[in-house]
Amino acid sequence: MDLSQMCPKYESAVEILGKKWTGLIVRVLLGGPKRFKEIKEQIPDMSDRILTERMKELENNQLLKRHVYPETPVLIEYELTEKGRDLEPVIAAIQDWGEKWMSTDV
Amino acid sequence: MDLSQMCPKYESAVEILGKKWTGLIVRVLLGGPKRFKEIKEQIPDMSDRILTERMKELENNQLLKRHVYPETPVLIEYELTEKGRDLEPVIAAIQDWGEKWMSTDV
DNA sequence: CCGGATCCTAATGGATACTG
DNA sequence: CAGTATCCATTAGGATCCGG
Repeated sequence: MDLSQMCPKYESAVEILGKKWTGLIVRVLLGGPKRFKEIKEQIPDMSDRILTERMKELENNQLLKRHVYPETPVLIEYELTEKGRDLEPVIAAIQDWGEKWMSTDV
Repeated sequence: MDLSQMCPKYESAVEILGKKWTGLIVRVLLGGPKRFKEIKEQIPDMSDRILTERMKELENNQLLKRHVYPETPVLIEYELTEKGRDLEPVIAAIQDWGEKWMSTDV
């Protein structure tokens, strides 16, 4: 009868998803591979530092892959892994709930 | 093209769900109305202070109702509202994703 | 039984300036 | 372009003791 012991994976998942901007970043990447700048443009309120931090976390957690194309200037793209793309229904569920229940005045 | 402006409800929802223990508390309450002590027993790693804090947040966000029965000693029960019960599919989605992708060694 | 009050530490995240 | 580095304010959350 110890839920915290029984559901460590739930809390682990929340640790990733619960961080600010993470869901939005994944959303952007669900639209296909994107560059740092493209993500920034779609989420302008997020600072460079935070975006960098989130990208590293997402890469460490294998939610995305970082591709480096050694052109000039260098081209770097971020692409969701299967694990990352698999978040789509989760994000959709949160989104639906938010749309249904959260008031707009925030 | 500004996701942070377009999806305020998503982030608002995450602000609630993203906090530690919140999902587990809702899970416990999905099993029916519970008392403070009953919740504690199912999530022993959580401190009293945090549980109190979460319960207030959940009440303020109308995810649960607090019922006070003036017996001796006083009996207090917490019950999910429709808004709270509606989190079930969201929590299930997170849980499924966690089960599928998170490693056990945490 | 159901918390409240207080204290303290670590984590989070925003702003800004700078770099290969 | 794609980040680093630094600084700082806020928040999260654990421990402990107190009270109706």
